[in-house]
Amino acid sequence: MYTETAMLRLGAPLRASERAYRQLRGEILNGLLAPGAALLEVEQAERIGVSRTPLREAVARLIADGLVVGRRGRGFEVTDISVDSISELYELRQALEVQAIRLAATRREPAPFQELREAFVTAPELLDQGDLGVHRYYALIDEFEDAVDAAVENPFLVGALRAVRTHLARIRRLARSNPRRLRAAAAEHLLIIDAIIAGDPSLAAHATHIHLHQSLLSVLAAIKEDSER
Amino acid sequence: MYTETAMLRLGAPLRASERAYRQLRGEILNGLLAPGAALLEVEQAERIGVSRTPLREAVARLIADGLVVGRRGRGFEVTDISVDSISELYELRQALEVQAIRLAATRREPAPFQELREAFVTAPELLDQGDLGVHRYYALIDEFEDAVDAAVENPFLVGALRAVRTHLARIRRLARSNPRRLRAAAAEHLLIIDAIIAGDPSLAAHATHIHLHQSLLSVLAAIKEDSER
DNA sequence: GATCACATTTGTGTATACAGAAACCGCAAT
DNA sequence: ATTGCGGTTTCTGTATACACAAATGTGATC
Repeated sequence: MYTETAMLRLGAPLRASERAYRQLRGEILNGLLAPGAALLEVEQAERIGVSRTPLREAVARLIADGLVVGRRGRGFEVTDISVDSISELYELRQALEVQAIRLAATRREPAPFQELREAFVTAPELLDQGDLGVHRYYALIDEFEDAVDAAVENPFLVGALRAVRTHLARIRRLARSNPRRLRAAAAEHLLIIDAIIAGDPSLAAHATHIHLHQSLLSVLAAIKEDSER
Repeated sequence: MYTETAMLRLGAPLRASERAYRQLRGEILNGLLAPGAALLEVEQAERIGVSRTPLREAVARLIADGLVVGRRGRGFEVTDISVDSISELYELRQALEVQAIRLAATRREPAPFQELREAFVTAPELLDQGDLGVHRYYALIDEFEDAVDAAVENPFLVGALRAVRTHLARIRRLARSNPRRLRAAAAEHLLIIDAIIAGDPSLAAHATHIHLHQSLLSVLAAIKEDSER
């Protein structure tokens, strides 16, 4: 049935279960599969074009990620995002990021953060360049997170952070940040990066604390605004 | 993260995948399946008495738990525990527990912690009563953790903590604590409990920080001692 | 005796068949 | 109109068969 030429390590040797996982995960993260959406094994297997076995494996991973919950007897459904759950997620996020930043400030190689610093200085200009600029800005944040992860050198901590970021991606979708907030966030990031470069864990931790506090306020405000409209 | 409670009525026969998961997990945690042990699907499926499909589901969950890693091409193996990984785990643990304790001190209902306090006061006596006493002591710690989890009321945070505790169980096995350390730990717990009762998040957090610091030192010392013998 | 080609074995990834349980529907009885 | 009951349908959980890849063994050839 599967006459794909050899398992090319780089190309498209994705297993069916992997394809199913990525597709479902992507659809959940970008909101195509809305919270509460009920999904059935056969239905989804058919839609994605894999059989039930790999689909079940994919769903098991999504459940482990906390993106999906099994329903008694009747398939599974996409977890929903309540305002309470956002605050709860941020309580976890704060603990993890503060610790990560603290360790990064202790262990970092300054060079990559110097580069990031220069990029973040130009971030406000970036944010004047419309959608493309905003996209570039988010890419910058990703780079920053990668640099922190690399500096932390702790698979447990980085793994936990990655799980949190998965949920954050969904939250960002339903609470689009406004440009003013993004500009403020860029300044906050700059402060954090400076603290990391300076090798000052305590300053970096506190700057992160504040950044996340503001971030949560902004998200909650955006959601409240949306729901009142 | 499975919600098996909803799925399984009391006494109902466990699903094969659930049986396989619990058995393998138990065997890994108590060291029966040693770190590095190579496991093959067919072999394990036969041994446990389930077919390959549920076994694969069980293994997928173990991989998500971080207890098992897939090997390139050839089966899977139990993750090993290096000294480095213990320190790394404690870096994550510290972030989570400090946050949890902080929140618990803020949100707690004092009553259950008052009860725990009384129990912990008698802990030193317990530790003079041999193996049974030690066992009772560990049960007390579990109660404390449950009380904290309940007070925290944050599924994300509690979930992350549970994952950490899974790995701690393995570490405890290979670094048996001595009675002196346990007595000191009991005193540290008492301090934490008092801070929670007093509703003093900062004091509780710092007491936790110190407790975990001592705990890590003790674990590392015990391992060093073992490896030198 | 060494090396290469090829067959055999072993093991994973996937599809599918089958059984049992839960939800659904219609009908009857109150 | 509502509730209780049985048959039907649908869906999951499990076993198993098959395909393909990797590792291993074996024999022929030099």
